Amino acid sequence: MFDHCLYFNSSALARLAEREWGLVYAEFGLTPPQGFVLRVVLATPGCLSSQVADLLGIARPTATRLIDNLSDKGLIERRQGETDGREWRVYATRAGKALDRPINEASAQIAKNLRAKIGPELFEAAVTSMHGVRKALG
Amino acid sequence: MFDHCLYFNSSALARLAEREWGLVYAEFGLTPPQGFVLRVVLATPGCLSSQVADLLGIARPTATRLIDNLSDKGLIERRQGETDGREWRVYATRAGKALDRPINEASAQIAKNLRAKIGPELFEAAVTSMHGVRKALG
DNA sequence: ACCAAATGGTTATCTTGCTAACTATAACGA
DNA sequence: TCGTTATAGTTAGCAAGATAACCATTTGGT
Repeated sequence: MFDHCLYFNSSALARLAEREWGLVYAEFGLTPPQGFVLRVVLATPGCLSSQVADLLGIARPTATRLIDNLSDKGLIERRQGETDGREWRVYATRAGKALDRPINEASAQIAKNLRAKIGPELFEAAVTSMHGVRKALG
Repeated sequence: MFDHCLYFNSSALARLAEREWGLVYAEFGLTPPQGFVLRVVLATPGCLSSQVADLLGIARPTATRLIDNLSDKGLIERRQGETDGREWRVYATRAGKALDRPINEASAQIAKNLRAKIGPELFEAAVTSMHGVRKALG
């Protein structure tokens, strides 16, 4: 009924994708959004919460809460900026760093499996076109 | 950083799309999910809440709540099935039916505008590939 | 006829997303 | 210098998504 609707298709696909990632990230005790924030922090130590929000395309308060969650789990920590006291830089803890390899390898494995299940051409077409639409809208 | 990730791209695109539809549906006092449930009920009078959930790709409890919302607004109503008392069929009220034309025309207009903004080829490629991926995963 | 399984739906609870409004710090202009 | 503006971040409150567990009704086998 809404087969040609951009909103419907993107929302429904996002829910399916979240389920796939969720099954795997649950092994790390993380939800997909938490896992992606951790991966950003691991890849860019000292990043600001606003940078996390921008990179993931979420609102700043949402990033605040996800960073809170990961802090509570002891995976990351905030440190106040030395030159600018408004900034709170985020770093992975030892426990957080221990997840770097496993979570990134698990993520690559999900992508590989889905690519095989969906078919390489369709997978590429979907990712490329969604990226393009985001750029056109953003 | 996650440019080739299916989860990231579909989630981020879904948030952008929800914002676009939300701006327009707000004129009807509805959120996009509420609007889409109303459109399903208008198109298929007497449908069951489980059918709404299936059609929209959401969980049944989510459909229950959206139908509650629309009932509270006086746009739809439940009637217990006559032959099977477990079923609660959903119908649009007079007020709900009054929104049929306007909300469907507004929806077509959003699609038209986005199609122009994004470019017809990219728009089609995105919708078609997302639909294909959903079928492959579902 | 009756009890167990199946079916349709709801309730409870949690996470994530948003916007609006707020605090704290820094930068700037008269 | 001092008050205004700008920036980084958080808090509060709501909507929507999920799962797990629960009612209510029907079906069906013995």
